[in-house]
Amino acid sequence: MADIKQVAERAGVSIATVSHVINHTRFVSESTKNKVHRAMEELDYQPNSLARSLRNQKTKTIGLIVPILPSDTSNFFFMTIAQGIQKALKRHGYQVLMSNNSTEELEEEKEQIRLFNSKQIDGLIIASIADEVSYLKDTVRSHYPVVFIDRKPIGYNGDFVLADGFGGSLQAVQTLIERGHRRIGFITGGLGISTSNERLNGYRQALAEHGIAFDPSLVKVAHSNYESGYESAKELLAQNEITALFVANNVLTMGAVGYLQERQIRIPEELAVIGFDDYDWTKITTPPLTVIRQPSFEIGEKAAEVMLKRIENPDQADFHEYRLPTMLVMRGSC
Amino acid sequence: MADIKQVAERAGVSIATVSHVINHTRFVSESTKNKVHRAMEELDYQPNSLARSLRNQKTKTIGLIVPILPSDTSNFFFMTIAQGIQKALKRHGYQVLMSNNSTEELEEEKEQIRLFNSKQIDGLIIASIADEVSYLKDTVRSHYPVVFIDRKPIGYNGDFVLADGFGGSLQAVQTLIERGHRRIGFITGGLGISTSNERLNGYRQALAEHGIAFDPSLVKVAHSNYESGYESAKELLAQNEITALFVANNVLTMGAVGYLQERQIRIPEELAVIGFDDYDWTKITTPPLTVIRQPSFEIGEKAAEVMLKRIENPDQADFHEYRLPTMLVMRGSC
DNA sequence: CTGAAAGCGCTTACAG
DNA sequence: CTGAAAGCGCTTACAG
Repeated sequence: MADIKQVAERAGVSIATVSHVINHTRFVSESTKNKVHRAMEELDYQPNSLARSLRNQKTKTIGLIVPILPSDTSNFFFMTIAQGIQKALKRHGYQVLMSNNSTEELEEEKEQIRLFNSKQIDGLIIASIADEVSYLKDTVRSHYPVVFIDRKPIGYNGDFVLADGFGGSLQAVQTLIERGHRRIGFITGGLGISTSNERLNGYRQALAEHGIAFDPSLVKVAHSNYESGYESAKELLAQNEITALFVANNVLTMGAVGYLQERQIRIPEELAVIGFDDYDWTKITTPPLTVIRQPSFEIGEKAAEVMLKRIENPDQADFHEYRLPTMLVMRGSC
Repeated sequence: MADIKQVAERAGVSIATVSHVINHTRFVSESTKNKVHRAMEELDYQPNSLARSLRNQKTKTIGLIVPILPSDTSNFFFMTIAQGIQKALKRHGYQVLMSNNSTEELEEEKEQIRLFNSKQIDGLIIASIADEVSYLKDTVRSHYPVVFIDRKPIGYNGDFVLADGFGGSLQAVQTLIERGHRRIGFITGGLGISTSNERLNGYRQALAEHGIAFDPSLVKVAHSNYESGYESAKELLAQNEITALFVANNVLTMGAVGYLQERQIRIPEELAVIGFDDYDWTKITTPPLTVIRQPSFEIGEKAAEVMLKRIENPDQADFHEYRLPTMLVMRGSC
């Protein structure tokens, strides 16, 4: 691999000059500029970014930690966010170093951050699995900004970019109520994590607005996997006379729909259904599924944008919470 | 951020000694070892991997280029491969730098490789969009090994890790024939790329084995997107009396199923269907879909393994092609 | 208009 | 058993 020294030699100039023409960082005469460019071409020179980063003390790299589980369904959401982040950062010459915390274990999350630290990232975007992240004080030590996405943990100062899960849930349940439903089943992921809590609150709020009493037996809290969604739907239908079902999580939606289709329950005649997250497959169920769409790509873009601002302006302490609106996508299931 | 110098000072030893205790690279007495460990703890020292890589001339980083399109369906396959790669490399202390060529444009692929070069990757795993990759001679210049996955381009020496698309396709069509079908529609992605070619060959081979004449009008070559799958199914059904359909690509499968469910065509009574790739959503269509499963995770693991071997043993020139078997997953659609 | 040299944080041959 | 010093490939203050 050619290095800057070889380029300098071939061009008959100093390495300082080569560096300056690469970075446009001081005036260089046209003629020497040309010589340098020619030399770079001929040697197919690529600057070594390790050396550059070491010297500059910045890597133009943002670490991204998301929990992408083995289940392919759950991948969509964070993958789409990741694409949004990548696209926005690329425009500014930043790279993303993505790490997948597939175990959902806190220790691995910490380990991953340490690894990022040793790689000298300029910032961290994280969907933390922890609801309490004061441990970041030790690992991050404010060396770089942190932007939290999707979930809202406490205990560390950073920005948040989140979907309006409350509003989405509210709208879904309002819609069902307006269609005449009174006994509405609700399946959600584990409480304690902010997204689930907010969605449950939206459900309760919609009921309250319409004077419908909250019935805890209509709520199933499930683990975020297919089987759990399947079982929850099963139990809900066995134990209660519900006419509608709102599933506030994508993997659980798939499991619940799996059960309904197996039992050949007619949707929406026997049971109206609204799911969560607008994925391609929701178009090909029978009937196509009405869902609450989360702005996942937009969350990624926004997170990147917020991060970039923080990097430009490191010592501002006014952290923000950005809420991106969800959307009801009407299809045939309600 | 604490550096090695500060650790050395605090421990009252030279930086050479600190380095050696970190890397276990020469004998250090227990007592000084302890002093060093204590100092590292107290300073929460993390070695700077930029500096280390610069010095060592290796980064323990493998570049990965895959085409993950905006469509979420197509993501599964390469995401799963990526997870396989990541898992296998992690065990050996390697990181993966993933880059998503979402435009499917060759120029972007080249650009991405250049970027990887400047980051000094130790190896490249790539699902190239090009069928002819002699341009890699210029960009890679044999500085590091290249492993090709999924597709099989020509023009550059490297290993290949591929699914047995021919065998999978053969088995699917054989299965349909054995169930009595004679007029079997076939939808595939653009020919020219190796995977599509192989799958078409499998289709033809199965027909030939059973003495069924190949009818080109039963074959639709489509772009790899939902709409194209939808349209292909539509045309195929309008123009021909087919009793079975084999869709040799996951996104196209979704589009085709979308059309069939919209038209309320009864599966398998009116039309037997076999799709491609075993995703979660294939379980919840009506009826659940019979598919050819590709060993995507295993492709990733294998690619990583092959890469690691190449890195250990750089100047061996016996490149291999690894074919991983597909599997027929029987469900209700045929 | 351009160069010589220090230094980013490591590893490792050389020396004792 | 351990240290002093060179060097990985860059950038940038200093100097002219």
